[in-house]
Amino acid sequence: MNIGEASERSGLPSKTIRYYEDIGLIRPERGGNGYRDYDAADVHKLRFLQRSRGLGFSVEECRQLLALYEDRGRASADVKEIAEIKLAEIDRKIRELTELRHTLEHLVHACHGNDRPDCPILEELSDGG
Amino acid sequence: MNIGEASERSGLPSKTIRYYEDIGLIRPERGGNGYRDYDAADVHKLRFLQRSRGLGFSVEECRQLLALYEDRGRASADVKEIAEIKLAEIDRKIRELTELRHTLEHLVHACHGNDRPDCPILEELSDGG
DNA sequence: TATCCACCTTCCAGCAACTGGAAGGTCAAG
DNA sequence: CTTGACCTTCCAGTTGCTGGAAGGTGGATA
Repeated sequence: MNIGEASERSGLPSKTIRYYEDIGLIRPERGGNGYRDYDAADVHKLRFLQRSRGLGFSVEECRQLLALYEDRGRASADVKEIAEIKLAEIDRKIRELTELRHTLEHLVHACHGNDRPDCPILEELSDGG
Repeated sequence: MNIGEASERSGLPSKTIRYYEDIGLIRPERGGNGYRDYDAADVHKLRFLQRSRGLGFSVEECRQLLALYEDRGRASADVKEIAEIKLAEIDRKIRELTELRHTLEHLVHACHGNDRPDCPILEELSDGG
């Protein structure tokens, strides 16, 4: 498929997809007309990148994560170690998001009535984690 | 406290803290010597920024989130609406991270033995959400 | 066959969010 | 009164895109 369809399916702008190729994250085939040609696996990787970038992983971290998938089946000690580090990071992010969610909900529901002029939400928020 | 201590307490580099001041996210006092002087509330905000940036919120989104906290007690319809949009985003991020975690764990534990040369983790990953 | 239009290509410039380094001021300790 | 660890501003560089120009491709239509 062309880049436009890959863009639609992955949720990434075409510009970004080309950029990811520039920096070596994906390597689509090329058709006789010079157009990039993406297959299902490419789209999977792109969706993966779209997500993990949106979750605060750097491009280099995404490269590591992608490498984990490409090394699937081989699972060397190295790969396993990286995976475990990433798992810990993901857990931390989930924990932080859950706290953030809690705080925000508290703000919306409990501090609504202007009856607590000095509600200590900021402290709650920043002391956790 | 000086910027060094604020940096240590918030987990943000001093450079980043100065940058956040440049773009108007925080406004610390200044001592007679010209040094920035941070109080506990400033550190709370910085920790908050450190977290929410790391969770994939843009600086502009962080600005909105911070505004929610500063508008606490006032809770206008606007503020509530933004809060609810952010809550939905947070929920989505939590969901995505949970899926990512599941996939990664699956990779580490189930696909370890090299006995499945074509394990479909990538598909699982990218079809979800 | 011409031409339209939506797609694709490369290249280059700009923006967002930092990050590093130079050049210099401040301050507590020895 | 100097040393060293802090702080200041300013300016340049990096990362990760993002927009736009200039031009080629390809299917539909007059």
